Amino acid sequence: MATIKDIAKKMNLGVSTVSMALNNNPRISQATRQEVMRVANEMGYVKNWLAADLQGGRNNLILVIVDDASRPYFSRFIDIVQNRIAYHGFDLLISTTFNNHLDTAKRYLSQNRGAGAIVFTMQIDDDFINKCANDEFPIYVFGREVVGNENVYCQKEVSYYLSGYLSTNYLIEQGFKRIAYVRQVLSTLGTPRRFEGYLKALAENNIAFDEGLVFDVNRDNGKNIYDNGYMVTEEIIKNIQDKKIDAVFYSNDSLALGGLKCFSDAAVKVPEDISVIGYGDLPYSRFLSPTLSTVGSPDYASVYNYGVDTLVKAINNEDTSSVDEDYRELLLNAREIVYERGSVRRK
Amino acid sequence: MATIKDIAKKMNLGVSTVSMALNNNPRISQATRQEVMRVANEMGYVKNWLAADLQGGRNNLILVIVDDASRPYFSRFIDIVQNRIAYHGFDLLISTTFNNHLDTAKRYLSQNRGAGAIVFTMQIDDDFINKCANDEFPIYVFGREVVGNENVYCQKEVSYYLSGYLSTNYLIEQGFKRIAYVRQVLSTLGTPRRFEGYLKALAENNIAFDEGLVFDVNRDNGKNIYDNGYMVTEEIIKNIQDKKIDAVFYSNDSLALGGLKCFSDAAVKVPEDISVIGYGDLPYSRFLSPTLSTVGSPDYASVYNYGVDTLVKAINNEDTSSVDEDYRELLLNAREIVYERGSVRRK
DNA sequence: TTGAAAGCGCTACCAA
DNA sequence: TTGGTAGCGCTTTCAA
Repeated sequence: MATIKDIAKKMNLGVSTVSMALNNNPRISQATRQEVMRVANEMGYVKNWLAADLQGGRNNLILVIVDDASRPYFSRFIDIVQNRIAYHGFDLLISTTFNNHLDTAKRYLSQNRGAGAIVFTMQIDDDFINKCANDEFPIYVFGREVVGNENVYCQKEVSYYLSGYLSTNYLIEQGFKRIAYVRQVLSTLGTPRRFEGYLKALAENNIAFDEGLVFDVNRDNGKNIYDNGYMVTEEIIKNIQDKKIDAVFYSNDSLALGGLKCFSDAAVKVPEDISVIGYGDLPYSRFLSPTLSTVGSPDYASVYNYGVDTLVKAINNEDTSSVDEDYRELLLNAREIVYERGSVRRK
Repeated sequence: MATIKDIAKKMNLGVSTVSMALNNNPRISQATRQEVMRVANEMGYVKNWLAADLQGGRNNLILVIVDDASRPYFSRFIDIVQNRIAYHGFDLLISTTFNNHLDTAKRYLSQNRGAGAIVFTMQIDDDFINKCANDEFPIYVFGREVVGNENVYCQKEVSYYLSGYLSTNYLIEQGFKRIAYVRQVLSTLGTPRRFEGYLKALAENNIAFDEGLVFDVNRDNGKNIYDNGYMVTEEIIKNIQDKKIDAVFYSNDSLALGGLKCFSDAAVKVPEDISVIGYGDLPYSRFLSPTLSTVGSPDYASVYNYGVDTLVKAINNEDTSSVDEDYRELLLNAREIVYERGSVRRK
């Protein structure tokens, strides 16, 4: 592979001249520059960005670690984040923690492979994140609060618990009292927070919490999320009579999709026999039959963009604290709402 | 950020000693090694992989360029590819070409940002790919055949046309003759190939091709794929009577999902009034109501893995031609089949 | 307008 | 077992 040295030698020029010419430095004459470009092109020269970045002490990669790229939830996240990162002139190195990739992701993080990182998974614990972050490698964490390292940024006062509260409250308003809760373990912290919201809504409405109405989904069984939703729903169906279940709150839309199918197969009519609500407002949720009622934010983009902006500020050693006020307003606009659709009826 | 130089100075050791100790080189005594590790840890040392890679002349990144990471089709692809790439000890740099990211992706490619690249999008044309590939930067292309550069590898004799053929033939076998074809423009080459299969099946069964049965979907309208499926289906519904349409072949499952919803809203019963088949066997397709009949491969993983393996061989300057026989067998096993589900009836 | 040389942080060779 | 030094390919400073 040709290097600038080769070009310099061939043209009887200094390497610095070639370098400058290639970088459109105005100190090099038009004629020389064009000639260098021509020869470089002819020799198939490709700049070695490793060397350039090393020299410059820069590195325009941002590491993004998500749980499972194949879930629509994360797809949306990645799409928005990629846009914003590109807007700031950085590039994206994506790593997942789902299948067997956890080690790779942790390695990346501990190797500081990038100018900074964004972490959106529960598979990597707070301690590890705190250990990896430093002045030159700030980390932004979505979905939970991590404290203890000033180079770790996160969503403060995340209103996730609201979502569980909203859905449950909504179901109660529609007249339901025996609401099953499908909880996914090892998800982002959103899940436990949503569960808190569920409890809170029950308490406020003087409905006794029944442990037997909580159904856990464990994704470590190698099945996909839809199968898991289906399987947990089989359990629910077994208990419908006994426990008088009249509504189900799935902690995400993908689980709910599997659940809808299971109900359909078992001839349990949604929403006539049982009402169903999901969480996350995935792109396909309004195309299902029945359309899936869910809770989501009308403006995920703002929250995600805000995270990227904060990280970029940290990378550039700019002040990150001043934006807290903007953040508050942002959260207000991005506050989650109930999307009323066809899978919940009025009891 | 501490460097090995700093550690060496602090410990009164040579930089090479520190480097070797950090790399577990057996030439360094156990005692020294452990002490170096301890101090490195204490100083918060993080290896600069840019420098290491530059020195070693290596680079363990593989660039993966896909159309739109948010489509399940690509999620599955990325998941499989990531697994295999990790297995070979390489890392993954993902870039998309959908939103406004095309330029970034092309820049990566022309900058040879990695030890090699995998391209799975139609947005980058053959010429560009051929121009970017070279001895030190082989490219593997999925979904189409690119010729003209020995460093560009691709799926030869891709059997995509078969899939259009299979679905159409299947519909004809079930008794349908007026089969609408929903074609997505600017997709991978699979779409045009599938269209050829559609034509072939019609011809073999002596069914005249009717241009009016082809409905194009253009994704450049900013809508998501489900909306596009919905919208094109509105067009189809307008023509059902006139053109006596009795079945629809959507060129991918996501479009079909939008379509199913549209039919449902318009009280057109699937499969009673019209049969629907998709393509790609997405994870959620068997959870829809009705379950979506589709054509897919029982073994995408093999095909994708094979591509990765070939690329890695090329990167390591190993012989890539010898595996052609394995490939043939692989294609045989991965041959696409019809998944008969609920959205097609027997006429 | 051009070029020599230093140096980014690391590894590897060869010498001690 | 340890260390000095060259050099990966590039950019940048300073001098010519």
